[in-house]
Amino acid sequence: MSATSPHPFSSATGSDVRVRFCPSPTGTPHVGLVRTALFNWAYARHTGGTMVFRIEDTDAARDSEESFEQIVDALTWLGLDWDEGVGVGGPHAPYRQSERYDIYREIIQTLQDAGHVYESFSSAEEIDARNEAAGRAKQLGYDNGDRDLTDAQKAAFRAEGRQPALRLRVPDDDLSFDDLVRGEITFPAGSFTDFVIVRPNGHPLYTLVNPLDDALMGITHVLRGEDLLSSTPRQIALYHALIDIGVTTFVPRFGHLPYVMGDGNKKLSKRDPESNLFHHRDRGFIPEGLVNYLALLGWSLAPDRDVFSLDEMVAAFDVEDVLPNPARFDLKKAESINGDHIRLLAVDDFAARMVPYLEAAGVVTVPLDDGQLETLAAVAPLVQTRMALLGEAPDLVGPFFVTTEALTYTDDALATLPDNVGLVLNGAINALEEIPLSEWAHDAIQTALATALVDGLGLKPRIAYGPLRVAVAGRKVSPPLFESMEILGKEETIARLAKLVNRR
RNA sequence: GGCCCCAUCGUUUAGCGGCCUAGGACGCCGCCCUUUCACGGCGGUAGCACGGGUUCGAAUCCCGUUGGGGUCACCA
Repeated sequence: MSATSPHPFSSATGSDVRVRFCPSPTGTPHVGLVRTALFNWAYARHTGGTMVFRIEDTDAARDSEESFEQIVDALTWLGLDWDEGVGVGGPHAPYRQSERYDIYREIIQTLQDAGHVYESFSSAEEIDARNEAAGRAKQLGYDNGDRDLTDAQKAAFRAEGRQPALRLRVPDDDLSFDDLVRGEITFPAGSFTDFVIVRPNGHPLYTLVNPLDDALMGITHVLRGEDLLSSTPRQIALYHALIDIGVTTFVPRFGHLPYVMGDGNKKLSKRDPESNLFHHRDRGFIPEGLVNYLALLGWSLAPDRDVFSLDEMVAAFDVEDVLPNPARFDLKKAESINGDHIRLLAVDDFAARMVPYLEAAGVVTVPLDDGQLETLAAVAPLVQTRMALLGEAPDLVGPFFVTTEALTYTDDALATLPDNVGLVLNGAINALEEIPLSEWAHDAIQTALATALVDGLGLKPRIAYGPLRVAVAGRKVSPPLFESMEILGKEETIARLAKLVNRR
């Protein structure tokens, strides 16, 4: 092996592009993780290449099946599919690393035989001690001290009962690569040292299996988080060794995506609820809206458009257009984008999407009965422009699903009632009684009420209709009043007005 | 601390040497529409971190400074 030989980077384009999404199933899906999946997916779809979905479950202590299922749930919900990988199979199966140990074992042996990997007996404590003795900062880490152990030295360590970890011998040269989002990046020789790829007990580590599987699976473009940037030179060194032993013939291109930040100047933490994809789903983000917002974190479709579909993103997306600087997750903007997408939905689709939220809030029965379905369909167009999140549905449409007896009033609504509320309500009741059942519709209702209250009693519309709104919905804000009355029906409407009169 | 990355309105983004007295969106503030709240429409607020170069000309290229962030595991 020659440490100075050129690294043949992938030149794949179009349908030859192969990207992968390879989470480790620890914890609940993070929006940053999802954004990485989205950009990989969009690049694959844009180029006509292949999206591979692999699971990196080599950490038995932290991985869980539940987390794996959540990741699949998240991708499915967002509409990010894959061509090869877990669940769909493919030519490089299996796609769960926990099922690939036999493959790793064989390659580790080959790497060792070729001299790319050597046995290292130093413990962390010994490395620290050596650094201290040499006057080097402890943070400098491993000093490549075990590179040239003699057979006698190794035998001596074994005699003490010690087992070696395996380290990759990295080249003593500068290492450069052309990052797809950041451009040329160079790490000086000595800034990365020989690293452990296999534990003394034979367990292969991420440092080996991640690049190795990428090589085995022919991945051409590695699009991942910026946190992995500093490990790239080591991975390229490993690729170098893999090329040497014939596992692959090229090094993939790398693109390091910027962080998704939270409040302050910190990377959005796993502990922050805003980082949890399902938290947003529970609050009523729809996939169209969330995915659109996530795409905006580091990328943009056009100078004057923020709202777009996944299809439009696919048509336009290129990793090279991704901005290198970190972006803050701005919930306000995310909700606004989501509201735009809610308004873009066909009404019946919108109505259907409210159902799970209404069910969860106990506003409707599970499943909905025919009457509820009918009410929902009637109310949907009235509330579609009034929501940024589907989670607002129960509050907004709830009054249509309760009986008059069960209707409650919010304090701020009651506070708006004027002294003459009885006069207004009774005037309204009398006017509405005059409307024949067959003519019960919002325009007739409006005419009747305007005549009686605005013209008749000389009230300002605001004063006249405020109490009626409180009577009908129990709150200050509601869908349009006359339309609400139409949907409620004459009997129910008058009963609600009467209820508020009697309350006093 | 070593190494690496980043730097346009409060936030996000357009800008890839002259189209920029810097554009859009969210937020915020007005006004209009209006039965409340929304939606929609109109208008406003606010930014090229700093210093050197290069150039006829720099937000755009180069260097430095400052400020942020990441990474230095036998986790991934």
